[in-house]
Parts: sequence; C-alpha cells; structure tokens
Amino acid sequence: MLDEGYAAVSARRVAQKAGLKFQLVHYYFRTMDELFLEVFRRRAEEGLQEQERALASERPLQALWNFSLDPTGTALTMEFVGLANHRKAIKAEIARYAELIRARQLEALSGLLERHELSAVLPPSSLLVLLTSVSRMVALEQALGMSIGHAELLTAVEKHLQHFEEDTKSSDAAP
Amino acid sequence: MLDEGYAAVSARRVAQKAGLKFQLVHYYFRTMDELFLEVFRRRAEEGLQEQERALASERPLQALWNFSLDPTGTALTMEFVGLANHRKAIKAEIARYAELIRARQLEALSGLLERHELSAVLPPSSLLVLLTSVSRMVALEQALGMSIGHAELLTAVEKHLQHFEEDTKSSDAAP
DNA sequence: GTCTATACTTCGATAGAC
DNA sequence: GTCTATCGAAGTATAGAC
Repeated sequence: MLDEGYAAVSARRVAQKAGLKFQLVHYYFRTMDELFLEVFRRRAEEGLQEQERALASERPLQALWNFSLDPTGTALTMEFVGLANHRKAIKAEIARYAELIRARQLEALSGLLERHELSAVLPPSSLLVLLTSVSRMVALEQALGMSIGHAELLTAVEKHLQHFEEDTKSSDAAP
Repeated sequence: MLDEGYAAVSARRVAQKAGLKFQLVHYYFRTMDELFLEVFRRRAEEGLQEQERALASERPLQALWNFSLDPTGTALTMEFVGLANHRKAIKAEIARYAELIRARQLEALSGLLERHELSAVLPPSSLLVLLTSVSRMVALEQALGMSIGHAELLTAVEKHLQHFEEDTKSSDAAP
C-alpha cells in the first residue's frame, strides 16, 4: 500500500509475499474488501494503543503533535482515506475509527485544553482539530517535497506547546 | 477519478466516455501517465486562475479559506496526491505546482499577513500553511463523515477573518 | 484521425481434488 | 488448509489498414 497504493494490492501479490497461492487469499478473506477491512482494523488497534501511550505521556499535546507528523503514518492514513472515498464499507469503518480516536483525545485532554488561552474562542474539540489538522497536512506536504513556511511553523508550535505544557503541569492537581 | 479513484481511470473507460475506441487514448497520450499529467496541467491552470480571482477579491483570506474548504476540489487534490505518491513523474509536476500556488499566495498576501497579530511569532508563509492546512483537512474530515469540533472552528475562524480583513482594509493605502 | 486486430499481463472469484 | 484448474473480464500498449 505504501509503495504503490491500495489499488496495487491484489490477491496475487499478497499471496506472493506470503509464499502461498493466490487463491488462498480468497479462502481467508473471500473478497479484497474484507482483506482491506482486516488490515485496517489491525492497524487501527495499533493506532489506538499508540495514542493511549501518547495521551498518558508527560506532554500529551506534544506527543499527539509528533504522532500526526509521522510521515509513514500519514501516508498510510491517506491510502485508507483514498480507499474510503471509493468503497463504502471501508468508509464506514474508517469514519467510526476516526471519531473514536478524536473522542479519546477529547476525553483525555479537554481538561488541559480548557486552560489554554485560545479556550476563549475555541472549545477543546476545535483545538484538537486545529492541532492534528496542521501536523497531518504539513507531513503530507513534506512528503510531496514542499517546504515553504514549514520550518518556522514547526518550531513556533513546538515552542508554544512546550511552554504551555510546562506551565500547566504544576497546576494539574488543583483542589 | 472522483467517483472511483485514479486507479479506476483506464484507457478503456476514458475512451468509452468519449465514444471512441480505447486504442485512441494511446494515440493521443501514448501512456496513461501522460494522460494524467495532461489532466493535471489543465486542472492546475484552472486552479491558478481561480486563486488569482480569490487573491484579487475584497477579502482574499476569506476567499482562500473558502477555496480550500471546497469538498470537490479537496477530493480531487487528494486523488492527485495519491497519484503523486506512486508515480514520480506526476509527483514532480504536482510539487512544482503546489509551490507555485503558495508562492503566489505569499506574493499577494504577505503585506496583509504581516499586519496580523500572529506575525509576532509566525511569518506570513507559516500563516498561509496554517490557514490552508486546516481548511483542507476539515474538508477532508467532513467528506469522511466526521464532525467533532468542526462547526465551532469554522465559525470562529470566519469571524476572526472577517474582523481582521475589515480592520486592515482601511489602512491598505498607508503612506 | 480512427479503425480493427492482437499480444501479453493481470485481475477477482469459484469449483473441486487432496 | 492448501493445492490445481479455470472462467471471464479488464488492463496497457503496439502494428497496420483505411
């Protein structure tokens, strides 16, 4: 999927990687849609656990930011989004997962985010959309070879996150 | 491309739409890569002109924001990004175009953006990355069926853009 | 410029032997 | 569970007649 795109994933090529005959792919998954769904579910499970670690870390916002900046993760996400746009069964599953991911972020970070200065104009949910959107898109642009404005944005955001998360850490256990 | 993805675009189906035999596609474009390149170039030309209109409008930031929020444009962009990730000739062309698009934004809007309060921490180029990234990503999430945090973010950004562009309009022709 | 003909590859999916 | 065999469809690309 990463090298040649989801459309290049065929039963024959999957079987070849596994050292089996291509017909076995249909024995295990029946259709290619089910294979993609299974791949996505496994990957989603890993993603959820990875996010849990990020949310439980010392600086969860920075960890989330780094997580969304990962180029491999972004490329894979984009492949699945492409897949979702053209196969409705997969779209439903991805939408479900994406909402779950964000719901967990909100659950874990709304308390922290409410202490942010932008809380005056944006609820925690919108701050999360902001944070993850920018990092995902920058990662995508970098994969494409773009660079204008990236460096300054990344350093500014990281500096800001660092200060914010340092400042709020002390008042975590407020009475 | 929009309905079934770039991978579903074949010489046979293109010819069928045109009411011609599929071999003629190869007469006009030789390879499918060249066909995609030609489609992209035409679309890029339209995109540049569309952006020029936006940049020349009364409120260019709002216009740019709306432009990036368009779901059809976003879906098509994502198809081409997917294509770029797997065909290097197309990747080069898209990267060239994307940089051109942003360079024009910067040329037209840096003066305006320097008057923004965020200029203290972010150069105009980074502000553009911020603005366009968020709108593109929100459009993508909405296409997927997500909604958490969107409405509040959209209204807040638009309200902010409106105030900012109203305030700066009067001092445009500063001596 | 458009056609027919064709070479060659790859694809998803099913049936049935072992 | 793994295999062989096979169907029918679709894919890219080229050659050559008109």
